[in-house]
Amino acid sequence: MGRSPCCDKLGLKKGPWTPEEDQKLLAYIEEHGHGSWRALPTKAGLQRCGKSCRLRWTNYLRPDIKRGKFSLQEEQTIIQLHALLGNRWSAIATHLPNRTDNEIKNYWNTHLKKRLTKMGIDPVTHKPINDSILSDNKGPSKNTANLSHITQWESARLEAEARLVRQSRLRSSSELKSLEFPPSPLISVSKLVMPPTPTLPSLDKLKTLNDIWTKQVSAAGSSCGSEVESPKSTVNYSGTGMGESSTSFVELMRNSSGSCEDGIMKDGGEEEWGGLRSIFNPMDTWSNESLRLGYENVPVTRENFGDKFTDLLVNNYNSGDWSFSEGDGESDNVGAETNKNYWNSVLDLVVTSPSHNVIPSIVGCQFAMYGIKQIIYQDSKEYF
DNA sequence: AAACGACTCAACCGCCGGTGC
DNA sequence: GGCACCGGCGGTTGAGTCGTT
Repeated sequence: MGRSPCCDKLGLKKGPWTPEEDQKLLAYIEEHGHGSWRALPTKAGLQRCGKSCRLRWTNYLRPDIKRGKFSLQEEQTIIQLHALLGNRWSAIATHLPNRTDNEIKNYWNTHLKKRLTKMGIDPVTHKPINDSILSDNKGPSKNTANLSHITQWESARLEAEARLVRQSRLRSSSELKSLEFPPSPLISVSKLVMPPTPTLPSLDKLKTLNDIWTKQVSAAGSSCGSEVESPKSTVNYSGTGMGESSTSFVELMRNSSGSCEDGIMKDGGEEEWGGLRSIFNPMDTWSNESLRLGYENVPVTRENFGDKFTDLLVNNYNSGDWSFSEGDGESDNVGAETNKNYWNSVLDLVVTSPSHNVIPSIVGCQFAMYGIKQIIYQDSKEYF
């Protein structure tokens, strides 16, 4: 039994807004801010439901909305973010300053989706259509898995940013009376809400971590069954010197403290967490001492962490086998090439685009690592 | 000029998660 | 825990516009 729609009340107007209505709404918000949307229509003298007012304001009347044609750069950004996030328009919109999620969604549906389809790219999976068919039969390839892992990092980051942007907007909405909008959410996220920068463990430490992780997967698997299985991460780290794993580290950590909390850790758990303890500084910073990442023997610092991690991702990606058929490697060279080029473009933009100078990968890595660190720390502090 | 189909996009709808009681 | 309320999100619709014949 759901709630009745807010516009069900008799006498409430629906359909296109008139200039007079716009004026009323604008004038009211300018003077009082929007406050409660439900109460707003009555106070503003509008025969509309609050939801309709909110929509009109957020999608049309807000003074910071940019209208008109999407630039090439914006198009690319949408495509690439869609590849990472799917139809999460509000998250995508946080990275296109002054564009609304509705506008982006419309533009995707009317232009970009068709264009990708014409190019032979599946707009849902962002893979060449032929490849989608192949991988349906053969399961995810190693390369797809690598990308999927990169996607997970970016996705986690973007989610975190979107969340912070929402919170920041909520906070700022109370100051709306002056109609002074906060700076681009991206900038505010990067500059204001950035958590303390963690640094990343070296590869050998990651290897150790991964071993522990793998052990925990089997331990958790035996006692928790399918609950610890991640549908997402199937990455093989052999190219970076890491072992194999089939479960997202984050999810594992969540699950190991959540659904499996009573028991599995007792069985050898102390030892495993002892291993973790040697990797992570029990204080609020990561041990800096042996943090090295990538192929150069250059210490990773707070300042260069993002670049280093990006290097790792990109090097791994560049050195990988980009044939998308696991078998003879000959059968789909064209498709593989197309795919590689496409993903080259995706990664290039996401990792290096100047238009994303406010969301560079360093931010993503920082968010992702910060999140993981928090989870590890929260879940394990009793062991430290 | 009229008819028709394709396209666009503002607006609506239903659902969901968060919050407070 | 259950309920109501609220805001937000993504999918869908349909009136208006545009292009073609």
